[in-house]
Amino acid sequence: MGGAGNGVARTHPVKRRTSFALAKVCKAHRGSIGELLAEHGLHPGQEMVLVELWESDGLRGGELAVRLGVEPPTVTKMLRRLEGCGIVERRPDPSDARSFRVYLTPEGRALEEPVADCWERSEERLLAGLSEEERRTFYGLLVRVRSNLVPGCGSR
Amino acid sequence: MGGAGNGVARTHPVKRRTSFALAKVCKAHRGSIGELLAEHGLHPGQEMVLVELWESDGLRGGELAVRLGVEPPTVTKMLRRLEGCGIVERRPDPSDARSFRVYLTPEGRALEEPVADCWERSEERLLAGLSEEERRTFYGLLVRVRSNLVPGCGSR
DNA sequence: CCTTTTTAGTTAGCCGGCTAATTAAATAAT
DNA sequence: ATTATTTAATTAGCCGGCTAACTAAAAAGG
Repeated sequence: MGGAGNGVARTHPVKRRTSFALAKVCKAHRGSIGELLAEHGLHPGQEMVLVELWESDGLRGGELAVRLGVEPPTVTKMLRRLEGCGIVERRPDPSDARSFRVYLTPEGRALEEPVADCWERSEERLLAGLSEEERRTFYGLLVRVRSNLVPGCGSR
Repeated sequence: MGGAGNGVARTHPVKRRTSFALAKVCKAHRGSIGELLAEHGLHPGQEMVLVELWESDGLRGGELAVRLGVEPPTVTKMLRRLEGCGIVERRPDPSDARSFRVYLTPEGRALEEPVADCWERSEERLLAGLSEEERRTFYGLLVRVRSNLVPGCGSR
C-alpha cells in the first residue's frame, strides 16, 4: 500500500502543543476521578458542588454558580438531581422570594470523607512517579495557568 | 452572627489538592478553547476529531474512538453532527460491511488553518507570563502525568 | 404610588461524554 | 455447512455543560 506518500500519518503539529496535552490530561483526569466517584453513586461535576457546600453550607443558587464557574441553568439541573438523590435540600430564602438556599442533608455530609478520599486516590494516580519537588512545581504552574484562564480567581 | 464557629468558611482542604487545581484548569481550558472554536461554528470536542482526520483521513469509526479515547456511541453522535455540517463524510468500508470510513470534506480540510490558529491563541493565553523554561517544564510534566492516567499512550 | 430596570432562577434545546442493550456482519469452531 | 462467538456500530437514555428565551420578584426612579 505504498501510495504517493500516503499512509505515513506523521503526528499533526497541533498534537505537540501544550494546549493539546492539557486537553488530553483534562479528559483523562475527569474520567479518572469519575471512575472513583461512581463508587459512591456520583457523576463527575457533582463533587464540586459538594466541596462548595462542605465549605459553606446554605449557599444561594447563584452564588453556587459563581463559585463553580458554571452557568445558572447548569446549577438548576444539578441541584434537581442531587435533591432527587437526597444529597442536598433546597429551602426558600426568607429574605428574597426569588432565591433559595442549598443545604446538605446528612447523606450529603456523610459523603465528605469518602469523596475526599477519591481525590486523594486520584491525586496519587495522577502524580505517580513525580518527586516532591516536581509535584510542587506542577501545582505552582497549574495555579498560575489557572489565573491566566480565570482572571480574578485568586480567592476561589 | 457569631454562631458556634459558623460562618468562617475556610477553604476546604480538598481545594488545595493538585488534583483539584487540575480539574479547575481543565474546565477553564475547555471553555477557553471552546470560545475560540465557536468563531468557526465548532463545539469543544469536535476539534479533536478534526486533528485525527487531518493526520490520517479515512479512519474507521472504531479506530477514531480509540484515538480520541472516547466510547463508540460518542463517535456515532459526533460524526452524525459533523456530517450534518458538511465537515465530514462517512463512506462504507469496502472490505467490511459493518464498518465505515470517515473522510474530511473540502470544508473540513479548510478548517485546518483556522483551528490550528485557535490552538495557538489558546496556548498563548494559557502560558502567558511563563518563561520558556517554565513552559518546557510544564509541558514535560503534563506528558508524564498523562501517561499516568492513560497507560500506554506513548504513541498517541 | 406606580413604572422601569435589574437580578434570580427556570425551561427548552443543543452538544460532548458515558453505560447498557441491540443489531448485524465477520470469524471461529464444530 | 451450520452454529457459536467475537467485533463494529447504533440506539436509548442519562449527566454535566452551554446559550437563548422566559418568569417573577426586588430595587431604583419618577
